[in-house]
Amino acid sequence: MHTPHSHHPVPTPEQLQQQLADAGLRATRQRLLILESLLVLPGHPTAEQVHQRVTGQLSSVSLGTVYKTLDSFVVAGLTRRVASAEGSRRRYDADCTEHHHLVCADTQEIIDYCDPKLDELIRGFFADKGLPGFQPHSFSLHVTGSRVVDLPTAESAQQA
Amino acid sequence: MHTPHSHHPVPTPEQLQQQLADAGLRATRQRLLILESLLVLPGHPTAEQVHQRVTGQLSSVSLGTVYKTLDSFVVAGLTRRVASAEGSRRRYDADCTEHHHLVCADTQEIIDYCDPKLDELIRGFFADKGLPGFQPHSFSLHVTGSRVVDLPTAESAQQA
DNA sequence: TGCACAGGTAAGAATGATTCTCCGCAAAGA
DNA sequence: TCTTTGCGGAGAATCATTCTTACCTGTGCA
Repeated sequence: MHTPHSHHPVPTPEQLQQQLADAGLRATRQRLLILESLLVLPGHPTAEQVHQRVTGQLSSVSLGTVYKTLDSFVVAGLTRRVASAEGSRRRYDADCTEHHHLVCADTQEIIDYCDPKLDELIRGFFADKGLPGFQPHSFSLHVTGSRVVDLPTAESAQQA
Repeated sequence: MHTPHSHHPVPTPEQLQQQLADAGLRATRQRLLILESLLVLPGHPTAEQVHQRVTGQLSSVSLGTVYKTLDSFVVAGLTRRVASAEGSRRRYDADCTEHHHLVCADTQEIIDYCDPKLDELIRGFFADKGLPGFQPHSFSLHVTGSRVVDLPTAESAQQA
């Protein structure tokens, strides 16, 4: 099944160190915390949100450091910026593999969605079709909608 | 053919008036100019770019008015905000029909792309699949890539 | 151990984008 | 016409992000 990722599978310190090492970045306390927060926070956090969580564990970390660090993650390919239409805060995604986004119109949350079948479908479509004067590199589908909280249906209500 | 829209088909003043009227907005000189600029400018302009063009025709229009007006267009459903990852300026799209975007990684230009076949493909995919706990309303595909300027091939070069 | 060096960090100033406030004016309705 | 309402302009205010500066830490090396 390839339903929305549930981030959360809390990463071990070793995994974090490894990721930073692979990206060629020194593993400072601040960076480990920032990377961890990025992986753990739901809905693609803003710098502000990352900062909030990080200061909970090491209160001295400055917002400027969070910004600079997130940027360095982006250039190192560890992280990417997420395209969003509403709100003028930048959002970050720790997952750099190709994937798609479910954007909740109500809460502004952005949920990762990943399905190789869908990738294949889209890739195939453009491979067939070709675009005049444009060479596609990557695809990202934004699905706007609303969360449904498993409302009780008429039937399930009857069962009670 | 459903290749990228080429905006530009310059709208008549009557069409503009009509659009504003349909949206329930007063048709002031400023609004007409702003709407026209939005329709005419390529690549999904920022408020700043709209302002630049508008002041070319009516120099007194203030940037604040452009912002306010664009927002009112958005709430009226005349216009929408475009999701973009890079740069921290907000961009607007006068086209509210469902469509997709080609994002040029080099120039940051955002080109509209429209193809009912693609819509159908995506819609069909999710209709089959269904998303747990999420009700999709609309889909927008972001194709990141680079413009190809019809480079001369080995052959076409030989012809010269 | 002692010494430069590279890179990181915190703090706050600076910048840039967007929103807000306030006031005069023009348009729509009575 | 008189009134009410909304619109637009100017500039202040706010918010997000970047830059500057100075300090600090860990590292390599004599």
